[in-house]
Amino acid sequence: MATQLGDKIRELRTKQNLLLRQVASKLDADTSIISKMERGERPIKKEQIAILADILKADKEELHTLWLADQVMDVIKDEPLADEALKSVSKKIKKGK
Amino acid sequence: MATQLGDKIRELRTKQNLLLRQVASKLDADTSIISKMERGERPIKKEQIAILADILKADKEELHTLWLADQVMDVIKDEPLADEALKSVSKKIKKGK
DNA sequence: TTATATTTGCCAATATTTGTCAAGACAATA
DNA sequence: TATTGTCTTGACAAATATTGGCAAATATAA
Repeated sequence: MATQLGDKIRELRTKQNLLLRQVASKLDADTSIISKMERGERPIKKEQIAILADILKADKEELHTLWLADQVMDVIKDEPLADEALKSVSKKIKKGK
Repeated sequence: MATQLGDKIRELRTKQNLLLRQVASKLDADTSIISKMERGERPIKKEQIAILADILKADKEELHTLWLADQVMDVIKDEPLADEALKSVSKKIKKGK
């Protein structure tokens, strides 16, 4: 249920002593939404990543990579054939497209 | 838009001279749906993979792997950071979970 | 306790997905 | 040409899923 990006966001936020409310206002969302995002209960929108990186002074690419990894995880979790599928995808994207 | 599984299904079906209608009846779906599945225009349900493997005398695991790879592809296509994200996911699933 | 911060459950609005159907395209055959 | 069979396309409403936000519940701290 937990996500890599959610965990990272929470870590960054608490280390900087920011309240949910402060992040929420910049993201134009209810605190409950942010709370759920951090705990992986609600998805984080792709467009919100850059804003979060700004607020939390984090690297956009790093957060975006975590977000992507979460998306992939969501698809392959509990899939016995995940490994094989991932290999095939990696091969495929390496050759142009 | 095209999918690996869709392409494979069509290849198997045509090589065995089966009509969309015949596959459709076994899958309990309209022919138009099967047509779209084969061309990647409609998603193929996970539970339909085993049935398709039966009809087309194909290996269930092989089809399922193609299906999974399609799901992953859908997530990472057009993502510059795909490679990095995939690596991180592979690492993560290799260690237990 | 009181005050503040976070979490949880629920709802209705919105968005997405779904199956179904009819019409269209296309090729082969008469 | 007209007919037949197969496949494709687009549109539609019904079913499903997702969404944001509220307010109550729960934690945390002083």
